[in-house]
Amino acid sequence: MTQDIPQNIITTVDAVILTMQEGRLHAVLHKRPNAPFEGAWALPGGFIHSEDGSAEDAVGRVIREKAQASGFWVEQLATFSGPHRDPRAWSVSIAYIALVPRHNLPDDTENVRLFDVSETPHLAFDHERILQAGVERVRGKGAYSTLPANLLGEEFTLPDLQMAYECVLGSTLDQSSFRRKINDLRLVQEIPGAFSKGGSHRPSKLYRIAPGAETFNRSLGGRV
Amino acid sequence: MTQDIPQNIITTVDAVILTMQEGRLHAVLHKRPNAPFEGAWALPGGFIHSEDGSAEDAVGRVIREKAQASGFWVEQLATFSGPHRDPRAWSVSIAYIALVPRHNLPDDTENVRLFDVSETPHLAFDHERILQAGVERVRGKGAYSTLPANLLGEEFTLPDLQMAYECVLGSTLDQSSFRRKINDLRLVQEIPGAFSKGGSHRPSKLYRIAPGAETFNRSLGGRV
DNA sequence: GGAATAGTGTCTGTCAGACAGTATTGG
DNA sequence: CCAATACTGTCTGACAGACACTATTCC
Repeated sequence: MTQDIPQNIITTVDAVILTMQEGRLHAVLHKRPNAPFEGAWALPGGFIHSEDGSAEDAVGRVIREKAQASGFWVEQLATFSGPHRDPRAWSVSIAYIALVPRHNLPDDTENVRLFDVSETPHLAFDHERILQAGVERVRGKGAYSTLPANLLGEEFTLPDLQMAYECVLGSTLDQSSFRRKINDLRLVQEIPGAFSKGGSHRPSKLYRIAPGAETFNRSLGGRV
Repeated sequence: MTQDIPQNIITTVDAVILTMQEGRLHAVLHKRPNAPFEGAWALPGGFIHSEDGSAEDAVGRVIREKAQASGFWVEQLATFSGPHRDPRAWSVSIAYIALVPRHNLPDDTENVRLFDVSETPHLAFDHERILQAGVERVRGKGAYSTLPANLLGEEFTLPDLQMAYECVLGSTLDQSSFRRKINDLRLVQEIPGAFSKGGSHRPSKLYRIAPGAETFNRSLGGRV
């Protein structure tokens, strides 16, 4: 079958960009400067360009340019499609999740802001559905993977790591069980002699993610 | 931003169609009748049409028409994209997994055949990668969901169900643990008075999936 | 009764959660 | 010393895997 007739399908990427602020999960949203949905909040997104090497390249470009983020982790979420989700044409949006340490994002501006994921405004297109799917994926995967560590920078303390997990899972974890699990799975490496500072209390040791640690053997936390 | 320039991106769907034959996972492959890759085996797939209500609709059409399957379960796998995966143009393939009971598929023909997933031929495009991702997803999800039940028809016995799980997970399960788990989770409903027949041994009771049973609380099987 | 498969009961090691206790900092 | 947070040890209940046992069919 040769396809001579162009399909006239709009092909875009959209990003659910999540970070941790004040111990809660926040999403980066962008106020649309143009039609359609001019002035509405939306997920950062854009068209795939012919120069892009893949949709993943395209979404990386969008995250860097529209959200001004750096040092993020990205994973494909799902693809949303249909004749009516964009008023201009039959459209496909390949949606991604990105996790970014808070300090790799700029401060809020008029048109790009962080929103607590449980207090988001109405969004353009079907972006509310995409955001919801993204948060669900992150919460689900947080229980059995190192995903929440991507909310932290290179070096972190175990209390930091626990907070990232609690933030993603939306529940508190027992400190002792958490540490036992992290230790058993050889998830992190101690940075010898490095300690956190500030605060009138015992300082905590600094760690980094162990090379090759990606998935847990068993669940961590949350009674599911 | 208004997009007047057509993107010239080919947008297709492809299906990893899996079934259980002789206790092993098999995939439906299709011999391509036309260029590109004429004569090569490939995943059943096709272009999205403007009449389709979504990519999921499109893949349903493809599965029914190219694989002649009915009564299948389908879930989105991932989207593959890039300038070179299809020699004709920058292309996007939205890939799906389908699970079909063997009796809802026709017998092998010259151009549509079942292949044991561990003995597949070389495939067109990047379809080997897609198939591999599909099998990995199914194996991973089989451990904590009712996914393997989709390899069976409406009514099945517990030995049938256990075989479906073993087939998906690629390992044997302890009968007692398996039944305890299935029972604890209220995963299935007994069909009162219905028994399997044939075979000179004790007949087994027939069950169907309980309404609303989709996900396990804990892992089932495999030491992971 | 025997072969074959369906289905049940019980023991045991492992592990997550709870919680109490110890350690180390600044003030 | 106290406050605050970091970190550790131990008990206990729940549960998966192992495996032996019973049940029911056809021959």
